[in-house]
Amino acid sequence: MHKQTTHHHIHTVDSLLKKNQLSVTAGRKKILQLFLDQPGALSHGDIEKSAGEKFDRVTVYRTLQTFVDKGIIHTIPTADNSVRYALCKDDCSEGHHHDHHIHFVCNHCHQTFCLDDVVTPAIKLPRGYSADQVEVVVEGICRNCS
Amino acid sequence: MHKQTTHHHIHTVDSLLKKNQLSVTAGRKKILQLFLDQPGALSHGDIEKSAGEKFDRVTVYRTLQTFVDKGIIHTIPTADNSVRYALCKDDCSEGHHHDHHIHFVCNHCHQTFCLDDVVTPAIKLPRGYSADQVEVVVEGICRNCS
DNA sequence: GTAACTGCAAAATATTTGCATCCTT
DNA sequence: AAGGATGCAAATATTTTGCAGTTAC
Repeated sequence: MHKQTTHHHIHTVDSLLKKNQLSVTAGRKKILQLFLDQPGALSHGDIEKSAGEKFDRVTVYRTLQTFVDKGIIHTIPTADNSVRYALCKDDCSEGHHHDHHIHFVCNHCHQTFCLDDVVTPAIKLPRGYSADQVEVVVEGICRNCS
Repeated sequence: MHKQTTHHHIHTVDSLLKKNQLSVTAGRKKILQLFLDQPGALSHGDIEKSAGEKFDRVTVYRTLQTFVDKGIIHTIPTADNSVRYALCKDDCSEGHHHDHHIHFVCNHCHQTFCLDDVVTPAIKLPRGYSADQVEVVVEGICRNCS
Protein backbone atom coordinates (compact mmCIF):
# COMPACT_ATOMS: atom_id res chain seq x y z
CA MET A 1 0.00 0.00 0.00
CA HIS A 2 1.38 3.38 -0.92
CA LYS A 3 0.89 6.76 0.52
CA GLN A 4 -2.13 8.56 -0.81
CA THR A 5 -1.43 11.66 -2.80
CA THR A 6 -3.77 14.23 -4.18
CA HIS A 7 -3.75 14.09 -7.91
CA HIS A 8 -3.43 17.83 -8.20
CA HIS A 9 -0.24 19.11 -6.62
CA ILE A 10 -0.91 22.62 -5.39
CA HIS A 11 2.22 24.30 -6.58
CA THR A 12 1.85 28.03 -6.28
CA VAL A 13 2.55 28.40 -9.95
CA ASP A 14 -0.05 25.88 -10.99
CA SER A 15 -2.76 27.35 -8.87
CA LEU A 16 -2.00 30.83 -10.09
CA LEU A 17 -2.39 29.71 -13.67
CA LYS A 18 -5.53 27.73 -13.00
CA LYS A 19 -7.06 30.55 -11.05
CA ASN A 20 -6.73 32.61 -14.19
CA GLN A 21 -8.15 29.98 -16.50
CA LEU A 22 -4.88 29.42 -18.29
CA SER A 23 -3.60 26.08 -19.46
CA VAL A 24 -0.80 24.89 -17.26
CA THR A 25 2.09 24.47 -19.64
CA ALA A 26 5.77 23.93 -19.02
CA GLY A 27 6.75 27.29 -20.45
CA ARG A 28 4.26 29.29 -18.47
CA LYS A 29 5.21 27.49 -15.28
CA LYS A 30 8.89 28.21 -15.77
CA ILE A 31 8.38 31.85 -16.63
CA LEU A 32 6.01 32.43 -13.76
CA GLN A 33 8.43 30.68 -11.43
CA LEU A 34 11.13 33.15 -12.47
CA PHE A 35 8.99 35.97 -11.13
CA LEU A 36 8.33 34.15 -7.88
CA ASP A 37 12.00 33.31 -7.39
CA GLN A 38 13.21 36.87 -7.08
CA PRO A 39 11.96 40.12 -5.61
CA GLY A 40 12.55 42.40 -8.57
CA ALA A 41 11.12 42.98 -11.98
CA LEU A 42 12.11 41.20 -15.17
CA SER A 43 12.49 42.39 -18.71
CA HIS A 44 11.77 40.35 -21.78
CA GLY A 45 15.50 39.92 -22.22
CA ASP A 46 16.00 38.73 -18.65
CA ILE A 47 13.56 35.94 -19.25
CA GLU A 48 14.76 34.98 -22.66
CA LYS A 49 18.31 34.54 -21.48
CA SER A 50 17.27 33.05 -18.20
CA ALA A 51 19.87 30.75 -16.66
CA GLY A 52 19.71 27.25 -18.04
CA GLU A 53 16.45 27.77 -19.83
CA LYS A 54 16.03 28.46 -23.46
CA PHE A 55 12.72 30.15 -24.17
CA ASP A 56 11.53 30.92 -27.59
CA ARG A 57 11.46 34.65 -28.08
CA VAL A 58 7.95 34.69 -29.43
CA THR A 59 6.61 32.50 -26.66
CA VAL A 60 8.04 34.90 -24.12
CA TYR A 61 6.31 37.84 -25.78
CA ARG A 62 3.02 35.99 -25.86
CA THR A 63 3.30 34.63 -22.37
CA LEU A 64 4.10 38.02 -20.89
CA GLN A 65 1.20 39.59 -22.74
CA THR A 66 -1.12 36.86 -21.53
CA PHE A 67 0.00 37.36 -17.95
CA VAL A 68 -0.50 41.10 -18.22
CA ASP A 69 -3.95 40.62 -19.70
CA LYS A 70 -4.90 38.32 -16.86
CA GLY A 71 -3.56 40.62 -14.20
CA ILE A 72 -0.83 38.24 -13.06
CA ILE A 73 1.96 40.65 -13.83
CA HIS A 74 2.08 44.36 -14.63
CA THR A 75 4.43 46.58 -16.58
CA ILE A 76 6.52 49.16 -14.83
CA PRO A 77 6.96 52.60 -16.36
CA THR A 78 10.57 53.59 -16.77
CA ALA A 79 12.13 56.74 -18.09
CA ASP A 80 14.45 54.81 -20.33
CA ASN A 81 12.93 52.68 -23.03
CA SER A 82 13.06 49.36 -21.20
CA VAL A 83 9.87 47.44 -20.49
CA ARG A 84 9.86 45.57 -17.21
CA TYR A 85 7.31 43.33 -15.61
CA ALA A 86 6.59 42.42 -12.03
CA LEU A 87 4.12 40.22 -10.23
CA CYS A 88 0.85 41.80 -9.25
CA LYS A 89 0.42 41.43 -5.56
CA ASP A 90 -2.55 43.66 -5.26
CA ASP A 91 -6.04 42.82 -6.32
CA CYS A 92 -5.60 42.84 -10.05
CA SER A 93 -8.07 41.22 -12.36
CA GLU A 94 -8.53 40.74 -16.05
CA GLY A 95 -8.48 44.10 -17.73
CA HIS A 96 -7.99 46.03 -14.56
CA HIS A 97 -4.74 46.59 -12.79
CA HIS A 98 -4.82 48.16 -9.40
CA ASP A 99 -1.27 48.58 -8.26
CA HIS A 100 -1.20 50.93 -5.39
CA HIS A 101 2.41 50.34 -4.48
CA ILE A 102 5.36 52.28 -5.80
CA HIS A 103 8.25 51.05 -7.91
CA PHE A 104 11.87 51.54 -7.05
CA VAL A 105 14.73 51.47 -9.55
CA CYS A 106 18.21 51.11 -8.07
CA ASN A 107 20.81 53.21 -9.82
CA HIS A 108 23.54 50.90 -8.58
CA CYS A 109 22.39 47.32 -9.22
CA HIS A 110 19.82 48.44 -11.77
CA GLN A 111 17.17 46.16 -10.39
CA THR A 112 13.58 47.24 -10.14
CA PHE A 113 11.51 46.46 -7.06
CA CYS A 114 7.91 46.82 -6.10
CA LEU A 115 7.75 48.40 -2.68
CA ASP A 116 4.52 46.83 -1.60
CA ASP A 117 4.43 48.61 1.72
CA VAL A 118 4.72 52.08 0.25
CA VAL A 119 1.36 53.32 -0.87
CA THR A 120 1.09 55.77 -3.72
CA PRO A 121 0.34 59.20 -2.33
CA ALA A 122 -2.78 61.11 -3.17
CA ILE A 123 -2.11 63.68 -5.87
CA LYS A 124 -3.96 66.94 -5.88
CA LEU A 125 -4.69 67.67 -9.52
CA PRO A 126 -5.66 71.00 -11.05
CA ARG A 127 -9.33 71.65 -11.68
CA GLY A 128 -10.64 69.67 -14.65
CA TYR A 129 -8.33 66.70 -14.33
CA SER A 130 -9.43 63.39 -12.88
CA ALA A 131 -7.16 60.47 -12.02
CA ASP A 132 -7.75 56.81 -12.73
CA GLN A 133 -4.36 55.56 -11.70
CA VAL A 134 -1.19 56.95 -10.20
CA GLU A 135 2.20 55.46 -11.01
CA VAL A 136 5.20 56.33 -8.89
CA VAL A 137 8.71 55.32 -9.81
CA VAL A 138 11.50 56.27 -7.45
CA GLU A 139 15.12 56.13 -8.52
CA GLY A 140 17.87 55.85 -5.99
CA ILE A 141 19.88 53.31 -4.05
CA CYS A 142 18.21 50.18 -2.79
CA ARG A 143 18.64 48.47 0.53
CA ASN A 144 21.10 45.90 -0.78
CA CYS A 145 23.37 48.49 -2.34
CA SER A 146 23.40 51.13 0.39
CA MET B 1 20.58 107.37 -38.28
CA HIS B 2 18.76 104.14 -37.77
CA LYS B 3 17.51 102.46 -34.69
CA GLN B 4 20.10 100.28 -33.11
CA THR B 5 19.36 96.57 -33.16
CA THR B 6 21.16 93.76 -31.52
CA HIS B 7 22.72 91.57 -34.13
CA HIS B 8 21.47 88.42 -32.45
CA HIS B 9 17.70 88.16 -32.65
CA ILE B 10 16.49 86.64 -29.43
CA HIS B 11 14.12 84.06 -30.79
CA THR B 12 13.21 81.71 -28.03
CA VAL B 13 14.36 78.74 -30.03
CA ASP B 14 17.64 80.25 -31.06
CA SER B 15 18.54 81.37 -27.60
CA LEU B 16 17.68 78.02 -26.13
CA LEU B 17 20.01 76.32 -28.55
CA LYS B 18 22.78 78.82 -28.07
CA LYS B 19 22.47 78.66 -24.33
CA ASN B 20 23.22 74.99 -24.62
CA GLN B 21 26.16 75.42 -26.96
CA LEU B 22 24.44 73.77 -29.87
CA SER B 23 24.74 74.85 -33.46
CA VAL B 24 21.60 76.60 -34.56
CA THR B 25 20.42 74.53 -37.49
CA ALA B 26 17.15 74.47 -39.37
CA GLY B 27 16.21 71.01 -38.20
CA ARG B 28 16.88 71.68 -34.53
CA LYS B 29 14.94 74.92 -34.68
CA LYS B 30 11.93 73.26 -36.23
CA ILE B 31 11.89 70.34 -33.84
CA LEU B 32 12.34 72.55 -30.82
CA GLN B 33 9.59 74.81 -32.08
CA LEU B 34 7.25 71.81 -32.19
CA PHE B 35 7.71 71.38 -28.46
CA LEU B 36 7.12 75.05 -27.78
CA ASP B 37 4.01 75.12 -29.95
CA GLN B 38 1.97 72.69 -27.88
CA PRO B 39 1.49 71.87 -24.24
CA GLY B 40 1.92 68.10 -24.38
CA ALA B 41 4.65 65.61 -25.00
CA LEU B 42 5.82 64.31 -28.35
CA SER B 43 6.95 60.92 -29.49
CA HIS B 44 9.54 60.25 -32.11
CA GLY B 45 6.72 59.38 -34.49
CA ASP B 46 4.83 62.60 -33.77
CA ILE B 47 7.85 64.57 -34.83
CA GLU B 48 8.73 62.53 -37.85
CA LYS B 49 5.26 62.87 -39.32
CA SER B 50 4.89 66.42 -38.21
CA ALA B 51 2.50 68.45 -40.33
CA GLY B 52 4.13 69.81 -43.42
CA GLU B 53 7.63 68.94 -42.34
CA LYS B 54 9.61 65.98 -43.49
CA PHE B 55 12.31 65.13 -41.03
CA ASP B 56 14.81 62.42 -41.61
CA ARG B 57 14.22 59.63 -39.16
CA VAL B 58 17.84 59.43 -38.09
CA THR B 59 18.13 63.15 -37.59
CA VAL B 60 15.12 63.05 -35.31
CA TYR B 61 16.70 60.32 -33.22
CA ARG B 62 19.93 62.21 -32.96
CA THR B 63 18.30 65.54 -32.28
CA LEU B 64 16.10 64.19 -29.51
CA GLN B 65 19.07 62.47 -27.90
CA THR B 66 21.07 65.67 -28.09
CA PHE B 67 18.26 67.64 -26.48
CA VAL B 68 17.92 65.08 -23.71
CA ASP B 69 21.66 65.13 -23.09
CA LYS B 70 21.61 68.90 -22.82
CA GLY B 71 18.63 68.95 -20.52
CA ILE B 72 16.36 70.75 -22.98
CA ILE B 73 13.80 67.94 -23.04
CA HIS B 74 13.22 64.89 -20.90
CA THR B 75 11.67 61.50 -21.44
CA ILE B 76 8.43 60.61 -19.76
CA PRO B 77 8.05 57.17 -18.20
CA THR B 78 5.05 55.32 -19.54
CA ALA B 79 3.73 51.89 -18.71
CA ASP B 80 3.30 51.01 -22.35
CA ASN B 81 6.29 50.85 -24.58
CA SER B 82 6.08 54.33 -26.02
CA VAL B 83 8.81 56.87 -25.50
CA ARG B 84 7.67 60.44 -25.16
CA TYR B 85 9.54 63.66 -24.69
CA ALA B 86 8.62 67.00 -23.18
CA LEU B 87 10.32 70.31 -22.63
CA CYS B 88 12.19 70.72 -19.40
CA LYS B 89 10.82 73.72 -17.58
CA ASP B 90 12.64 73.13 -14.36
CA ASP B 91 16.27 73.75 -13.77
CA CYS B 92 17.73 70.97 -15.84
CA SER B 93 21.32 70.94 -16.90
CA GLU B 94 23.63 68.73 -18.88
CA GLY B 95 23.58 65.28 -17.38
CA HIS B 96 21.16 66.19 -14.64
CA HIS B 97 17.46 66.32 -14.99
CA HIS B 98 15.46 67.76 -12.15
CA ASP B 99 11.84 67.46 -13.04
CA HIS B 100 9.80 67.97 -9.97
CA HIS B 101 6.48 68.14 -11.73
CA ILE B 102 4.20 65.23 -12.45
CA HIS B 103 3.11 63.84 -15.81
CA PHE B 104 -0.46 63.29 -16.82
CA VAL B 105 -1.59 60.88 -19.53
CA CYS B 106 -5.13 61.36 -20.79
CA ASN B 107 -6.95 58.11 -21.44
CA HIS B 108 -9.29 59.87 -23.82
CA CYS B 109 -7.17 62.02 -26.13
CA HIS B 110 -4.02 60.08 -25.31
CA GLN B 111 -1.96 63.19 -24.94
CA THR B 112 0.67 63.52 -22.27
CA PHE B 113 1.07 66.71 -20.29
CA CYS B 114 3.51 68.01 -17.77
CA LEU B 115 1.57 69.47 -14.87
CA ASP B 116 4.09 72.04 -13.85
CA ASP B 117 2.12 73.26 -10.91
CA VAL B 118 1.78 69.86 -9.29
CA VAL B 119 4.85 69.04 -7.28
CA THR B 120 5.88 65.44 -6.78
CA PRO B 121 5.00 64.38 -3.26
CA ALA B 122 7.57 63.29 -0.75
CA ILE B 123 7.72 59.51 -0.56
CA LYS B 124 8.51 57.81 2.69
CA LEU B 125 10.75 54.89 1.75
CA PRO B 126 11.54 51.86 3.87
CA ARG B 127 14.78 51.86 5.85
CA GLY B 128 17.79 51.34 3.63
CA TYR B 129 16.42 52.97 0.51
CA SER B 130 17.38 56.45 -0.60
CA ALA B 131 15.77 58.42 -3.39
CA ASP B 132 17.48 60.45 -6.08
CA GLN B 133 14.43 61.17 -8.16
CA VAL B 134 10.70 60.59 -7.99
CA GLU B 135 8.64 60.17 -11.13
CA VAL B 136 4.88 60.40 -10.96
CA VAL B 137 2.63 59.56 -13.89
CA VAL B 138 -1.09 59.99 -13.44
CA GLU B 139 -3.54 58.46 -15.87
CA GLY B 140 -7.03 59.83 -16.21
CA ILE B 141 -9.05 62.41 -18.06
CA CYS B 142 -7.52 65.76 -18.85
CA ARG B 143 -9.13 69.17 -18.65
CA ASN B 144 -9.91 69.33 -22.35
CA CYS B 145 -11.67 65.98 -22.39
CA SER B 146 -13.65 66.17 -19.20
C1' DG C 1 -10.96 15.01 -29.83
C1' DT C 2 -10.77 19.84 -29.59
C1' DA C 3 -9.20 24.06 -28.34
C1' DA C 4 -5.40 26.23 -26.80
C1' DC C 5 -0.39 26.75 -26.81
C1' DT C 6 4.20 26.54 -28.94
C1' DG C 7 7.95 27.02 -32.18
C1' DC C 8 9.75 28.27 -36.47
C1' DA C 9 9.84 31.41 -40.39
C1' DA C 10 9.17 35.69 -41.89
C1' DA C 11 7.18 40.26 -41.92
C1' DA C 12 6.89 44.69 -39.89
C1' DT C 13 8.91 48.23 -36.77
C1' DA C 14 12.20 50.54 -34.34
C1' DT C 15 16.90 52.00 -33.41
C1' DT C 16 21.87 52.42 -34.28
C1' DT C 17 26.05 53.06 -37.02
C1' DG C 18 29.20 54.51 -40.89
C1' DC C 19 30.34 57.64 -44.08
C1' DA C 20 30.27 61.21 -47.52
C1' DT C 21 28.37 65.80 -47.98
C1' DC C 22 26.69 70.12 -46.32
C1' DC C 23 26.17 73.83 -42.98
C1' DT C 24 27.41 76.67 -38.88
C1' DT C 25 30.65 79.23 -36.69
C1' DA D 1 38.83 76.43 -42.95
C1' DA D 2 37.37 73.15 -39.37
C1' DG D 3 34.24 70.86 -36.71
C1' DG D 4 29.83 69.66 -36.22
C1' DA D 5 25.27 68.31 -38.27
C1' DT D 6 22.69 66.01 -41.78
C1' DG D 7 20.99 62.50 -45.01
C1' DC D 8 21.31 58.23 -47.07
C1' DA D 9 22.32 53.29 -46.90
C1' DA D 10 22.60 49.52 -44.29
C1' DA D 11 23.31 46.91 -40.07
C1' DT D 12 20.95 45.64 -35.60
C1' DA D 13 17.44 45.07 -32.57
C1' DT D 14 12.67 44.61 -31.30
C1' DT D 15 7.99 43.17 -31.81
C1' DT D 16 4.18 41.13 -34.45
C1' DT D 17 1.91 37.78 -37.42
C1' DG D 18 0.84 33.29 -39.82
C1' DC D 19 0.74 28.69 -39.75
C1' DA D 20 1.68 23.89 -38.88
C1' DG D 21 2.71 20.78 -35.26
C1' DT D 22 2.14 19.72 -30.25
C1' DT D 23 0.08 19.66 -25.73
C1' DA D 24 -3.41 20.34 -22.08
C1' DC D 25 -7.83 19.26 -20.69
